[in-house]
Amino acid sequence: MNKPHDPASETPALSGAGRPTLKTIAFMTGLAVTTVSRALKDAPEIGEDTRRRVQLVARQVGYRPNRAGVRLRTGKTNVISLVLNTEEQIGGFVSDMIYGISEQLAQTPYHLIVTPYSRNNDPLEPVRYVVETGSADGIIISRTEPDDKRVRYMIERGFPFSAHGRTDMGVAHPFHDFDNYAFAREAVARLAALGRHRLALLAPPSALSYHRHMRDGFSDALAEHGLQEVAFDNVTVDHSIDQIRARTLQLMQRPNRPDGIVSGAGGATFALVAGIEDAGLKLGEDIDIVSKQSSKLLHLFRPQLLVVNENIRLAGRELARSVVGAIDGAPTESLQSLTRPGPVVSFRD
Amino acid sequence: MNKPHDPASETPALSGAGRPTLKTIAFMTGLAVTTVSRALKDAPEIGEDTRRRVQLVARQVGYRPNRAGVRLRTGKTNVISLVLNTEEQIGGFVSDMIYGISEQLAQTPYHLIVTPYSRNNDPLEPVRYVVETGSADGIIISRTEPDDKRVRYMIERGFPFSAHGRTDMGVAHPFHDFDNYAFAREAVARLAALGRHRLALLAPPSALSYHRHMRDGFSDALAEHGLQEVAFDNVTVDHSIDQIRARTLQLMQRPNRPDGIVSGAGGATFALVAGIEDAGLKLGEDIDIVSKQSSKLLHLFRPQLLVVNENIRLAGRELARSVVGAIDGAPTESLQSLTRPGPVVSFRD
DNA sequence: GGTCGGGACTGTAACGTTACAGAACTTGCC
DNA sequence: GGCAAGTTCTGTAACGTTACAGTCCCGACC
Repeated sequence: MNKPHDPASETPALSGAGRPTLKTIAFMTGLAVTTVSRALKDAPEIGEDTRRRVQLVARQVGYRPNRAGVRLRTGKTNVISLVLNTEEQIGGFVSDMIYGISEQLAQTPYHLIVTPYSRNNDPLEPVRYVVETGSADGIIISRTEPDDKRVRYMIERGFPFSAHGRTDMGVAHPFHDFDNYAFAREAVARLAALGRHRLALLAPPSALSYHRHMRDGFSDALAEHGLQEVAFDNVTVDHSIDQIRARTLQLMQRPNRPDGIVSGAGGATFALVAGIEDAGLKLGEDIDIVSKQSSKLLHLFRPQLLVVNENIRLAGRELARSVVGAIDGAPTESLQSLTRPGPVVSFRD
Repeated sequence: MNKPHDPASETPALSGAGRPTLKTIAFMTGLAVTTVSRALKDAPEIGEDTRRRVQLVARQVGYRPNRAGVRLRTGKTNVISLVLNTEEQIGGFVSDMIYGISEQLAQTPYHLIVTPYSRNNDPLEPVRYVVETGSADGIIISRTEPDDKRVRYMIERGFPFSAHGRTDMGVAHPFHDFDNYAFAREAVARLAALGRHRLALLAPPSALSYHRHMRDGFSDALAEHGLQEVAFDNVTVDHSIDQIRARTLQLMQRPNRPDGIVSGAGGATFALVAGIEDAGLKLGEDIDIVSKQSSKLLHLFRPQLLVVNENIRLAGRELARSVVGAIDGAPTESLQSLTRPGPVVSFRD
């Protein structure tokens, strides 16, 4: 009795109504569990007909690898973690992001898990949690900063990720970004073409990478067209409706108020317009606005608004593609993408 | 050599820099792995000081149970699956839903995974996938139907879930719902108070449970106040902006158009108003609208709109609470909740 | 006719956890 | 002094998978 071999445990493969495992298929085909495992993943040293036989049976019984088994043995989780700030946002575009990611991951074995954090917590914390506990194979982060400690942390540890937004840290890493520099330039160009002279920018928070991009595009285009900037930097697209509205009103009551505004987010534009109208000014007459939007609502809100669409669902798809590539070890350059803004869309007349 | 005991494998507990396991703690405390396991979950047959010693060491080394190990052994995944329709929606409130769920789950060991499906696929499919593969301990579904096959499927299999919306199948099950009956009643009451007589309802799709609720509230209140209904049933809140807008225009050009509308969704109200204005009518004069909203944007859109707020983040929290309760086997009655609508809010003057 | 090589499979162990059966030791009781 | 009954710990096996080391058999080669 040197082999602790319990004959009763030989055949439970077919007894329980539970879902089939490798053991089930091994029993049905008369092969060893190992052989079945290898046959299913097209390993080289398996006979051609054995492979086909195993794969046929597996399909017939609806075999699906047990994720916990694989994960325990190999460490591979087949999970992508989307790390999200759960703070209230005006025109939350997170749904579309999630739809896009899901869409892309649907063709892969990956599941999407949402890992939240709130603003008062350290943004690094959820990332550290995922990396330390190995609860995902890759991470998608957003609200990327020029010098982003999450990015640094993951690069140091060689943990696959993709960032929604670029960094300025002198290291290449996977990302997807919207070209906010080009957006701001085109927005300014449009306002210039409309004969506007004094422009303000409702920008993203200065901590985020795309603040610089948008601001640089704005400044460069101002210089190019010989226009003047009206400072509007006590407020960002992340502020509350009431704050944006109130500070816009203040701005509009100043002696040389702007006659054109570039807005970095569709949600904020609602509050922006409210503030402008509070000041008794008329959109399209006293002032023009070019705004980014990720919904389709702005032109219903005020047809005078000039709009550039940002497709967040597409961003989600790109980010998913990118992080999966990072997991597979694809070259970093192939995991970077930048979406050029579409044209400035008008719904006047 | 009857025991295949490899002495070299005795001490790797402290060698690798990998994260600590039960083995690590067992080695450090000099106890058996089993003892450590039981000490950590406050099992009865563990000495008081042993328990404290183990828990101290575990905290010191930052022990976190390996999810794959637990899952493989016990079948418990510590995962909640949110099953989502990923179709484009006008004012997508899914972000808030996810934030709410995350918020609630943050205090638990549960992770949130998003399981998508598209409208052309069977809504039962993702549910079946999760149940069959055991990839979650509980499911949250939305877009609940009066006779919902997903609900039936999960009840039959005794799989824990909670539904955003009630059913009408004669079985009790966990749910959270907004009281759309009360909403419609109060909306009509307000319009009646404003002297409106001919009302239309922009309702949810008739397949969904809350269609009936809203419609019944609408009808009952009409009767109560002696008002007349103007049919508006070739369109729902799920239709596209263009469709709602076009059909609203048609409606408004009919000889006895409505002078009051109840709208079941904030996003749809944008398109609704556009259609009304296309017809040359003026909000607050020719017609009044009471709309539900889950964002804060409607009163910026048109201050004449009368609004009832629906807190989706709260719904998320309730659903998470409910599904976790279902997993823990709490009595079904304690897992059902209904949010009463707040007051009709006006931003006129 | 033996040996070598390779093709095709099998067996064992391990990932980290927990259920279950046991073992060692103490205490109390007759 | 012996035995039953705790009390507190240990050992083994198993969940499903895969890495790795065999094993077996066949044909080729010298």
